Amino acid sequence: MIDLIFPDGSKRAYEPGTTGKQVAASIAPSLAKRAVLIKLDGELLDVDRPLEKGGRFEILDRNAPDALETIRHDVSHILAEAVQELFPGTQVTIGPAIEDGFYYDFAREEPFSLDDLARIEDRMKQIVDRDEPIVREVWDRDEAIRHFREIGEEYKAQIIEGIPAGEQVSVYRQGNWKDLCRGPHLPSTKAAGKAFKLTKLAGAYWRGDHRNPMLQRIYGTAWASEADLEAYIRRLEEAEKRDHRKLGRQMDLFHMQEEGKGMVFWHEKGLTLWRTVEAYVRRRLDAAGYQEVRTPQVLDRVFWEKSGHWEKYRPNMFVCETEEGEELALKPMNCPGHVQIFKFGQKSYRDLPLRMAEFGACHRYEPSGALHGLMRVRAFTQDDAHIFCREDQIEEETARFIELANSIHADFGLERDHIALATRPEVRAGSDEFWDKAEAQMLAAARKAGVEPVIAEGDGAFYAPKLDWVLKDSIGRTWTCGTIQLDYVLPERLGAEYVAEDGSKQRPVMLHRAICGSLERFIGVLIENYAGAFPLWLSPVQVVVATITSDADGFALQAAERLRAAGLRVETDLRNEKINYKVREHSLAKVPVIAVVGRREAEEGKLALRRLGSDGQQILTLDEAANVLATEAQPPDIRRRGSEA
RNA sequence: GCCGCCUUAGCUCAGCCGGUAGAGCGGCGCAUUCGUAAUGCGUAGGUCAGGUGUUCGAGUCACCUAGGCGGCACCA
Repeated sequence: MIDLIFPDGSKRAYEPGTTGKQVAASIAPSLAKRAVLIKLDGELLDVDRPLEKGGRFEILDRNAPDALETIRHDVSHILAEAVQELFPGTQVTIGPAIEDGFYYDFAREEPFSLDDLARIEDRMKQIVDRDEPIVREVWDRDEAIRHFREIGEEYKAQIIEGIPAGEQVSVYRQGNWKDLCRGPHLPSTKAAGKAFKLTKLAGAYWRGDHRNPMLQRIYGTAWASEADLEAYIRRLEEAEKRDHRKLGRQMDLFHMQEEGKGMVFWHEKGLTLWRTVEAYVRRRLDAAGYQEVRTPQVLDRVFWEKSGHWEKYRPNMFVCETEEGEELALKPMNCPGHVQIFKFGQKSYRDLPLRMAEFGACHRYEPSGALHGLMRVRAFTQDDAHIFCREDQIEEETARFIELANSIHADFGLERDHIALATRPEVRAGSDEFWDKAEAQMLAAARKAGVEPVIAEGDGAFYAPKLDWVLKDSIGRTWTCGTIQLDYVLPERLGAEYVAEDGSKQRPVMLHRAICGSLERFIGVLIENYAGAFPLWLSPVQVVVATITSDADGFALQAAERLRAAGLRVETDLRNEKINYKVREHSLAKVPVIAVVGRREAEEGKLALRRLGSDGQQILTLDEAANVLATEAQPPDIRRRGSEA
C-alpha cells in the first residue's frame, strides 16, 4: 500500500497503481469530475497516471495556479496538432510553456503568415471542442526514434537520440496526433479551454544555436479563463502606452535616425532629465568616497592589444584610421583606462580601496538586430566605477556597494525584484578552485548586506562571477540594472600593483560596478516606470505657468521668474487659448504642476496650482508656491540631507 | 547577423481587384480674451523609405538596398 498525505494533513492508504482520478473519486465524485492534475511531493502528474509511491498529495482543478503552466503546455500541443493538420509536412520540434503563454517551434520551408495564425487559431478551437482524450504512453527509446524518423519527424528523432539508450520515453497522444513529451498534461483537449490567442510569429534557431537552421516559432498566450486573457491583453496595451520610444517622441525627449543606428539625439528636455539623473548619481558617488575621472574616448590599437580587447572584442569595436596610418579604436569600456590612472605613480595599500568612477561614454558595435530604443544602443554612457582593493576587502566593498545601489534604485522608484548571482559559465578562464572561491566571496558579500541572491547558473563573465540587480517597475515588469563583477584577470594583465605594508608589490583586485548600467538604458527604464509622468525632481518641465487672459501676462512672467529663481524648471504659456485647452495640453505632456493665472491671481499676487492627475487646486501666494514647490522638487538625497540637519 | 512583418504629410493613420494621393491632430493666418482635459473659420504641407523591373499605366505587383518593429542569436 502507499500512503497519501492530503493538504489538510490527513493520511490515507491506497493500492499501488491507483490513479489520481480514482483517489479523487474516493473522496467525492464532484472532485473527480473537476480533477485535471495531481501534485505528488511537489511534482505535477497526469490525473490518470497510476501512482507508484506515496507522499504529499494534492488534487488540482484547472483553476489552480499550478495548473496554468500545464494549460499552456497543452495549448502548445493543440497548436502543433492544428498546424500539422493544416500544413502537412511541417515538422514539430519543441513547444514549452513560458511566462504568460507558450510557443511551438516548427520546421517548414514556407513561412507562416499572419493570416495563417487566424486559421490555426480556429482549428485549435475545433480541437478543443473535439474533446480528444490526452493519453500518456510509454515507449522504448529506440522504437520511438525509429517511429518518428519513419513519419518524417527528424527533429523529434534527434531529441530522443539525446535520451540515454535503454531508457523509456513518454509519448502523449491526443486524437490522431502524438508528441514526445515529458508531460504532464490535462486529461483532454477540452480541459485546456479556449482562453488563448496566438500572438506573434518569429524565427528561432534549432536548439538555440545560430549555426543551426532557423525554425518558425509561433507564440501564444493562454489563461485559465477569458477574464484572465482579457486582463493580460489590457496589461499589454498598458505596457505599450509606456513604451519609452513612443513617449520619447511625444514628450520631445530624444530621437534616433537611420544615419546613427543605435545612437541617440538628446533633445533639450531629454538632456535635462539626463543631467538630473547624472547630477544625483554623482552626488551619491561623491558621498560614498568615489573619485571621478575621465579617460580618452579614442586610443591606439596598441593599447587595446595590451588590454586583450583587440583579440577578443575587436568585432564589437568601432575602429578608425588616421591620415598617418594609425589605427585607433573608440573605447568599448572604461576599465583599461582606469587601470592606467591607477598605475600612474605608485599606489600604496593605504590608497585602497580606491574607488574610481567615470560617466564613461562607450561605443560598441552591437549587432543590428540587438538594437532597441534606449535599451540597447551603440553609443552609451555607463555610470561606471572600478574599485581597486585587496582580496580581504572584497566582501566589505561589495556589501557597501549593494547598499548604495539599493538606496539609489529606491530613490528612482524602482523596487528590487531580486539580485542574481551569475556563476561560472561553460567557457571560462581560471581553475575550479578559483571559481569556488570567487563565487563564495560574492555570496558572502551579498549575505553580509542582507541579500539572498538567486543563482543564475552559468551567467557569469568569463573571468569572474557577478551580481546583477533585477528591478521591478510600477507595472511589475523586470529590468536588469546594476551589476558588480569581481575581476582578478585585468589587474594582472595590465600590471596594476600596489606596495603592501611589508614593502612587497601586490596585485589589487578590481570590482567593476555600475548602478544604472548605462544612463541611456536607465532613462528608458525610468520613462517606462513612470509612464512619462515623472516625480517633480526628475521632470524636465516642472511647472507651466498658464494664463487665462492676456491681462495676466505680466504677472505670469513675473511668477515664472520667481519660481525659476527658486531653482524650478518653468515654462510659460501665454498663448491666446482657452485655459481648458492649455490644461489639457500640458496634462497630456505630463507636466507635474500647472500654475494657472487669471485676473484674480494677478490682482492678488497668487498662483492656482494644479497637480497632474488631480483636478483640485491649491491657491498660494507667489512666495508660498515657490517654497512649497522648491522643497518638493528636491532630489531625494538632498531632501534627506535637509531633514537630518 | 538570422527569420518574419512594416515603411504614405511634422505626428497617428486611411487608400478595394494596379487608373497617377486622403483624414484627424499639429503648423501657419484671421477672428475670439473665453476660469481648470480640445473655440471657430481659412490655409500651406507628400520624389507614397531608396533603387531596379513588370505593365499602356505602380503607393498598390516582383526583386534588391536601407531603416524600423517582433522574436532568435549576441550582450566578453
